[in-house]
Amino acid sequence: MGKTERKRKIIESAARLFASKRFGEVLMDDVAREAGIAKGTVYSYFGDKEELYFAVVVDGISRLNEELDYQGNQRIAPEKKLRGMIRALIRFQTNNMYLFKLMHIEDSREETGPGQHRQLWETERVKQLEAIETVLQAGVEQNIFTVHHLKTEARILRDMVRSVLLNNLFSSQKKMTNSQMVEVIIRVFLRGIEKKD
Amino acid sequence: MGKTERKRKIIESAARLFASKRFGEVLMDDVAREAGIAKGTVYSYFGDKEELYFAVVVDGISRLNEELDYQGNQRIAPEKKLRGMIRALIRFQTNNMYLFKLMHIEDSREETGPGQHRQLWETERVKQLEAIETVLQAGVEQNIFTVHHLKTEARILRDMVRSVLLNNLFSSQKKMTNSQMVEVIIRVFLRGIEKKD
DNA sequence: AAATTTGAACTGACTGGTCAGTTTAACATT
DNA sequence: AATGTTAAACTGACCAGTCAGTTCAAATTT
Repeated sequence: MGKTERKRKIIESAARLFASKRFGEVLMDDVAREAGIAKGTVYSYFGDKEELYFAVVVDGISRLNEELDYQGNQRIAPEKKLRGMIRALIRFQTNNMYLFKLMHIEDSREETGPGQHRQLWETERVKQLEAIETVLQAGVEQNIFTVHHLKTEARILRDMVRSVLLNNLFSSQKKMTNSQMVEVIIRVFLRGIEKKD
Repeated sequence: MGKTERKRKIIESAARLFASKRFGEVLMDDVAREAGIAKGTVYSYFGDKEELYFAVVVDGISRLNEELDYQGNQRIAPEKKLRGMIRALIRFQTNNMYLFKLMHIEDSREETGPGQHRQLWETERVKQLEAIETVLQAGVEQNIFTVHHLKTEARILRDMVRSVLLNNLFSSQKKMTNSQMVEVIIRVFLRGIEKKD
C-alpha cells in the first residue's frame, strides 16, 4: 500500500469517526483500528490528534472547492452557473455525509485568530465564498442580478444549501431528490417567496 | 443566594465556557470557579457534565422561543410579523453571542435518536420552526406568499438569520446594524436577487 | 436569651479510570 | 540492509465525579 493511499485511508476513517462523535470521544486507537493499521503508524503520518482532525476538515473542504471551481469556470450564463454550483454542493455533501456534518461543526466554531491549523481552514472557506461571489458579480454586470451586499448574499446562498440538506436529511417529510432541492434553492434565492401578480 | 439564582449563575458560566471551547476542554472546575462556587455544589444542581451541557442549550433555545412566540402573536400583517420575528432572532442572538454559537454547534450534531437529554432540545427546535411556519402559512392564506415546501422554507429563513449574523460577526467588512441585517434578510427571502424590470 | 442541636448546602482534596502519545522488539517490504 | 510497519505494553497527565468534613442559619432546649 502506497504512502498516499494509506494517508487517505487514515483521513477517511478519522472523518467518519469525528463526524459521529465529539472530538474527545474519538480515540486514536479507534482511528487506527478503523483504518486497519497500528496506532504507531497513525503517528508517523500525523503529529497529533489535533493535526489529524484539521487534516480531515481541510481535506474535505478542499475537494469540495475543486468541484465548485470547476462549475464556476464553465462558460455559461450566471443563472446556469449558479445552478451548477448548487448542484455540485448538494452532490458532494450527499456523497460525503460525514464530512458534511464535520465541516459545519467546525463552521460553527468559527473564530478569527491564529489557531495554527485553523488557518488553512480559513483560507479554504474564503475561497469557497469567493467562487460564489464571482458568479453573483458576473450576474450583476450582465444586469441579471441585483446584489446589495455581495459577501452577505454569497454566504446566504452557501448556507441555504446546508439548510435544505439538513432539513431533508432529518425531516419526517418524504425526501426530496437532489434536483428538487436545487430548484427550491434557486427559486427562493432568485425570486423569494413573495407572491407576484 | 437563592437556589434558582445560583442555578442561573451556573448555567450562564457554563454557557460562556461551552461556547468557547470544545466539550472536552471545558472543565467542571472552570465552571465552578467561573460561577464562584465549589465543584461539589455544581454537582448538587446537575447530575453530570452532560446534563449541565444540555441544560445550557435547552435554556437558551427556550428563552429565544418565548421571544419568537411573542412576536408571532402580534395582530399584524404577515410581512410585518416576519420582520418582527427576524428582528427578535437577531436581537436575541446578538445579546447572547455565546448561546448563539453553542446552539448552532448542537444543530450541526443533529441526530434523530433517543439521546436522553437531546429530546428536549429536539422539542424546542421543532417549536421554533413551527412559529415561523405559522406565519408563512398565514401569508399563503392571505395570498401574499407563495410557498412550495413550508418546512423547508421556514428552515431556510431561520438559518438565513444565522448566516447573516455570522457573516457580519466575522467579516472584515464594516459591520451592518441590526436593522440593516433585517432588511437584507427580508429582501432576499421575499424577493430574491433576480433583477426585476 | 443563651446554649445546643440539627440538617441542608457547600467545600475542595482525593481517587480511579481513561487515553494521548511513546517505546520496543519482532516482522514485513522494498 | 534499510526503511517502514506491527502489536503490545507502558507512562504520565488529566479530570469527572466523590465524599469526609465544614459552615451557618434556623429550630429546639435549657
